[in-house]
Amino acid sequence: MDRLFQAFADSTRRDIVRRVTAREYSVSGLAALYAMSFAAVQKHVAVLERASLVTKEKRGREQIVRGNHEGLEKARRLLDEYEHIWRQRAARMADILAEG
Amino acid sequence: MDRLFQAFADSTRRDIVRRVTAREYSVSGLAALYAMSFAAVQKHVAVLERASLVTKEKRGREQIVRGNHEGLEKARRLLDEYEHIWRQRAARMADILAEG
DNA sequence: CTAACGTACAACCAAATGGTTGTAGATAAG
DNA sequence: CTTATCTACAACCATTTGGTTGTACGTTAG
Repeated sequence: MDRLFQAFADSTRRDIVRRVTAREYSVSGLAALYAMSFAAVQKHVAVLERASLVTKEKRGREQIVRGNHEGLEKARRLLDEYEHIWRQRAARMADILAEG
Repeated sequence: MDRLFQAFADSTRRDIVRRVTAREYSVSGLAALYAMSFAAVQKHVAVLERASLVTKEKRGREQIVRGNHEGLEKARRLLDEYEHIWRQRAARMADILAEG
């Protein structure tokens, strides 16, 4: 979870996730989009890969990056859980108000 | 957004969010729950506050911490957006398969 | 074959992070 | 009043993070 949310905590990485979710990119294809070195983008992709938000697949001399639904789902489930706790509390509050 | 996801990227902070979403705690009440100094917990709460995941309210000499739905909602909306992009891509893929 | 391209990885650097201890100020309790 | 409690904040430290440059290696193009 730490790695997962850490991965989202950077605007460049969120942008990469957004792009590779819509269609595939090579690492250099991604690197061309940002005002930073290839190596920096490479590191961002590695962070996303470790967080299961992205997968890499070698194709010839290129490395193809694609969105990975797994990480996204995991994050959503956690937020849903918190949302659930929130609604339970809201319901309890409503009960208390109804009693009083 | 950086601050928001950064705030989630620590298990202690996620636990604090979980707890204060269910009911209110003082800062020292929270500090008692973890094997770290009061100051450390205080910092975690500050991080959560800056991320709009928590609010603090002074009550006597205590500072009461409560969950703040705002940040949670914001994070959910972003993940929902990504989910939407994912489904669009899935739909496009299905179309292509249908054509071919 | 040779040159260019795409990638991997190491070394380095400044800044941020997560923790500590210590000091000081308000407020509550005895 | 005095003491204990709760909080704030500064200073410090080790580690991680986000970036850089440089080097090396496999793959494709000419």
